[in-house]
Amino acid sequence: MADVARLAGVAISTVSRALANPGRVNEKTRAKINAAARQLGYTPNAMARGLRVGKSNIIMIILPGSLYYGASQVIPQVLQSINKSLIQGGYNLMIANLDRDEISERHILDLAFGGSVRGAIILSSKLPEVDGRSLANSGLPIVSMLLDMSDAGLQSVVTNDREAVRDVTAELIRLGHRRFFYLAGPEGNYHDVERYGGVLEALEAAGLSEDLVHRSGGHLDYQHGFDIGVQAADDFAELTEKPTAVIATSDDMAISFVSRIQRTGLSIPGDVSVVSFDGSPVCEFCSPPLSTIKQPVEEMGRAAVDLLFDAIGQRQNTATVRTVIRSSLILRESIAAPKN
Amino acid sequence: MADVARLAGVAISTVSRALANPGRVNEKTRAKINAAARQLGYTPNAMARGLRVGKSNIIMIILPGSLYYGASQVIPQVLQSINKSLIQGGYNLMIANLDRDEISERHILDLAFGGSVRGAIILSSKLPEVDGRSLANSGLPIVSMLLDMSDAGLQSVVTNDREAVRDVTAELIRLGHRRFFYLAGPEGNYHDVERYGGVLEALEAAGLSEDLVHRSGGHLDYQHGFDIGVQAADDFAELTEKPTAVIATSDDMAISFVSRIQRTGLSIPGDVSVVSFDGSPVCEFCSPPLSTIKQPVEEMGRAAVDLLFDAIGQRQNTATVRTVIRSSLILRESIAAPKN
DNA sequence: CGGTTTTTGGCAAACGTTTGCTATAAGCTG
DNA sequence: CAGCTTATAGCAAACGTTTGCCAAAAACCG
Repeated sequence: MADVARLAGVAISTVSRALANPGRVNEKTRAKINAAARQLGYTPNAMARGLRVGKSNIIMIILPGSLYYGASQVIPQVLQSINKSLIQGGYNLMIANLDRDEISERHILDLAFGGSVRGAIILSSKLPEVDGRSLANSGLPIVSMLLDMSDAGLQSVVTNDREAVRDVTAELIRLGHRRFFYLAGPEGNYHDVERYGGVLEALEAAGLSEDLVHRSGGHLDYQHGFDIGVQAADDFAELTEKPTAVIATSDDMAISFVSRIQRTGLSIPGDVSVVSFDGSPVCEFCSPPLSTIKQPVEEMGRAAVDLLFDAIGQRQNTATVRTVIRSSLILRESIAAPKN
Repeated sequence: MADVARLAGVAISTVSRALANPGRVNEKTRAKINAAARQLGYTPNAMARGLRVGKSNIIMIILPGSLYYGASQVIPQVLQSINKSLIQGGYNLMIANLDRDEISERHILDLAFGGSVRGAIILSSKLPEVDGRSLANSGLPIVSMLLDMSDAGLQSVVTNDREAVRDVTAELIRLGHRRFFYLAGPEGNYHDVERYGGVLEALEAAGLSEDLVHRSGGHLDYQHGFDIGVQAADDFAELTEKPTAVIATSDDMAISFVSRIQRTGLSIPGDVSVVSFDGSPVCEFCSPPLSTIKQPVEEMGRAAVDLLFDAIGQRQNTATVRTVIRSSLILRESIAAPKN
């Protein structure tokens, strides 16, 4: 920096001001300084700046260690959209994986308390906490995405899962379906609660009994979505009175489920209608093309980043704690009226 | 840190030594120091350390901005495996997206030259370079993954694309196929060159003419893999003499291609055999299940990190510049002998 | 041209570590 | 207990910025 100052013929403090907060220096000298910096190939040292200012410009995203269940399909898009928004605000994105072991928790806490990161976006249902240090009271702005953690006081960006599932279930009922097969992810998980709740609400609204829906899957939370679908197909095969409509909580499990039951001679949507969750692009090219509830992940990513920026900007944590972004049903050929 | 020292009854320098390089301090006092640190909820400031030591503990992964083509399916696995390996070595993973605009290039260069990162893993074919600053001469250890950039002097971790495609093409020839349809990604891309080269090699080895293979796709590099497959299906429909075997350079395009040509009444593998590249889990559940050449991405990720660690450890850049990890063909029902 | 505002220069402290140095203390050996 | 090795204390410099302060210079105004 001293070199740049010398070459530009200005003081070192002026260089700093020109590069960091562009307001406080004359436009003409700023141009001169930039030219000098470019000529010398100078780039300010981020760590020195961070140390002095007391803030980093890194945001960490906390991914569940086993992102297999469902989420895997949408992760790249989430990452892309979040990173894009962050960069526009001058921030960088760091990845942190939260496994079920203490090591990864400790690692995340080190990041948080060591001043490495300025905020976090969390896609996991559990806040790391060990040895009295907890992410919750790290003082870091945190926003949760996909999962509603407003109970824990976290700004949350979610879709209207319950409502979406309720609507699609209602539509299936309207078409004449009366026996349902619900393909669950990890049991008790926010998504499971909401989505299954949506199914039940629709049944109730139609004056139907909860017994009409058979739950399958959801025993393990580290399972690959495809595996869940395969197991569920076995489960389905055992049923004497076959359900005519399947509601799956992720595209992955729907895809493998469909593949397996087609092999047993059943046809979609002739014998069974299927709808799932996520909106993976691949659904369009399945046979038959799968109906799916599309999660607007790009939009959610942007919203999460905006909330984070708000939280960083002001010391007060804002009141609104839950942002709902509407998902949309993509209707394809996998849904029809039941046979008779 | 001073507080910790006071509580533990030792000097501040001893605390530093105990926490940073554990060798130089007595085990007993180290335990005392750790206890004090835990009690006080103390975590060393990473930026201060980084500044003093002159090195960061962050590795950046440079992803192509449009990771749509093909790669999208494997990115989460790549990220997971790389991050896991990095953390074991005490490093963190930062994401950088390399788009075709100057902004993103500049951004990456700022990261590199600003001392923010200690090394890079690059999954893009182009090294950012602007204003005389180039990633190549940033002094940073860099390893390329998926793409062979050993020409540019970069350690590269790749699969044996050419060989794998050659083998599977030879197998198709053996089955009796004589007309081929090659579904290309971005033209001139390393993968395209290698894979197409593999096709040609197999033809030549069998004494067949290059004219037997029809190329499709590969005009744009920002296309979603699925779109390429859709377009290629239109392309395919126009051909008077239909090829009997399709070799696709990513699973995505194979999936959408298959979906579309099945709709025109053709059957797989009856009328057309299909094989593709990537090894996405979803292939198993397509109808028919797709044969695919599986890229061992976890293994590649580990290898890339190991190479990076080697490069960080020593000042000399090691001689070997290309690491090949063998891919494996997963044979499924989408391949059969041609009809007559 | 005197007075006022804006911009810059120069200085120095601060951010929280690490690390080389010397000196002291502690522990061990015979 | 002398002589040796090992561990720690205490000090201070350094890493590369930012930023508050005040003075100096420049620009602007009427």
